[in-house]
Amino acid sequence: MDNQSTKMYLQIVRELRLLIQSENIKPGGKLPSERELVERLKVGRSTVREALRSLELLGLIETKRGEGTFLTDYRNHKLVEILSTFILQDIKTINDVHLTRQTLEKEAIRIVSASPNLMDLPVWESLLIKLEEDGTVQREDIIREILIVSNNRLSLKMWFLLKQYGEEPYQGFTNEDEITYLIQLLQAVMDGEIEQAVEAYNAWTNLLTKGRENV
Amino acid sequence: MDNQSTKMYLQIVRELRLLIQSENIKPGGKLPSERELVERLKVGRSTVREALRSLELLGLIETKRGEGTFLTDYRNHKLVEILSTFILQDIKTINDVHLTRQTLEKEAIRIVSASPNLMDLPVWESLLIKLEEDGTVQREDIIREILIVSNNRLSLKMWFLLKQYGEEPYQGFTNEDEITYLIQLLQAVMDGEIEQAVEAYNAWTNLLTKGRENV
DNA sequence: TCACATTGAGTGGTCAGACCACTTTGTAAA
DNA sequence: TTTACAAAGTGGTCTGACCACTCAATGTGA
Repeated sequence: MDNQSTKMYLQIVRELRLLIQSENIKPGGKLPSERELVERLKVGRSTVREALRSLELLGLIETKRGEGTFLTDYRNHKLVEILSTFILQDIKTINDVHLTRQTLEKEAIRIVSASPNLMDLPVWESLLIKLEEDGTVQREDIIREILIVSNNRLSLKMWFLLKQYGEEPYQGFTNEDEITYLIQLLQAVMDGEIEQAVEAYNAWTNLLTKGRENV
Repeated sequence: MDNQSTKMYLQIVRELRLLIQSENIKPGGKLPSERELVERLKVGRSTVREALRSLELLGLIETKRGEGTFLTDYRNHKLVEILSTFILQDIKTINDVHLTRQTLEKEAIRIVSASPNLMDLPVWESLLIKLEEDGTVQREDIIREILIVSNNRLSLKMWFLLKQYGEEPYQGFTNEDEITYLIQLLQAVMDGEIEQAVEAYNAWTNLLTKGRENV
């Protein structure tokens, strides 16, 4: 039918973009059904599906069996996820994963301790109290909170991924030193002492690294 | 057949990843034909194609009618095109991309300037000379070299991706200040002055950020 | 009237088979 | 040997058929 050198499914991707624009479909909104697209675009269903599957893997749309196809919130795109699984295949050293994760964590710490309105958040105080009183706070909770507050969704997403690939870097506490360092970290964050916070973080991760080596 | 909750085509994406790994297919190498995949994976051809089309849109594979399907290196432009038309309007997202990329860059700078054997590498001297004499060195060359030397392949690959995704943050030089900052950066690296290097980097990126806003 | 079960329409998920367009390769003819 | 052409292999597309799931309209019984 349309034997242009341009592949049909790419054409459909373009058409879909225009359709979304002209019909003003917003994130969360519903796209026309596959069968309707077949009629409107005059193409086969399998071709339509190739386009839709592509956009789904890109995280631009979401499909629910029995319901329909929906435009997603772009912020949650799983682009990084897919690419990571392809890229991580030939990364031999799990060490890179840890180091990269730590890079993201350190930067988040710097951002938070450098911003007066972030370091004054009540969450740090409450984490600190929990840390000192009981052991209900997990190591991961603290770092995660810092990442979230630093307000970079992409970094946060990557962090989750790296955490997953890096085989449970965080669990329960194993010794008193850890708690000491974490308290130092939190206090430095609250005081806006950037380098001090990073230093406490480094001391803490050194501890963990040693722990991993001993296993 | 396989009515798991996981969608079949995603399963195939995973299988393909394993297949590429186990058969050691390198960029430019040929993948099994669609019909062969149908037999090996025991699925319908349309399902196989959905998986392949997705990976193609991601730029991970390339198909040539009459020839076959090939693994690409991750340099493909389609990814950038598609995503930019769909997502790039989202300021917050693109900003996250830039910030995350800068996070990786800063950490690489810190690592290199903190390591005596890395900061003594002759490459810095030669980059510096080129920078001062002629304009043959691209901004990107310097940063890339630092990333490479810092020796974290995962970070490096993520950096490549973010760079593509963030639409050419680096190009030719636009003004003298840039060169000044880059010279400062390189010299600080060679001197092992970590914070000084980071400072020069920050000054430089501020320049670029302003440049972006003015467009 | 209300609560609950049933059913049917709509939708995505998958498969099989059929052509088409193109490339490569082998083979037969000049 | 060289050339021309046919065959095989590959991706591109379409059609039609089921299946699995969701949801709302419908019907039924209390």
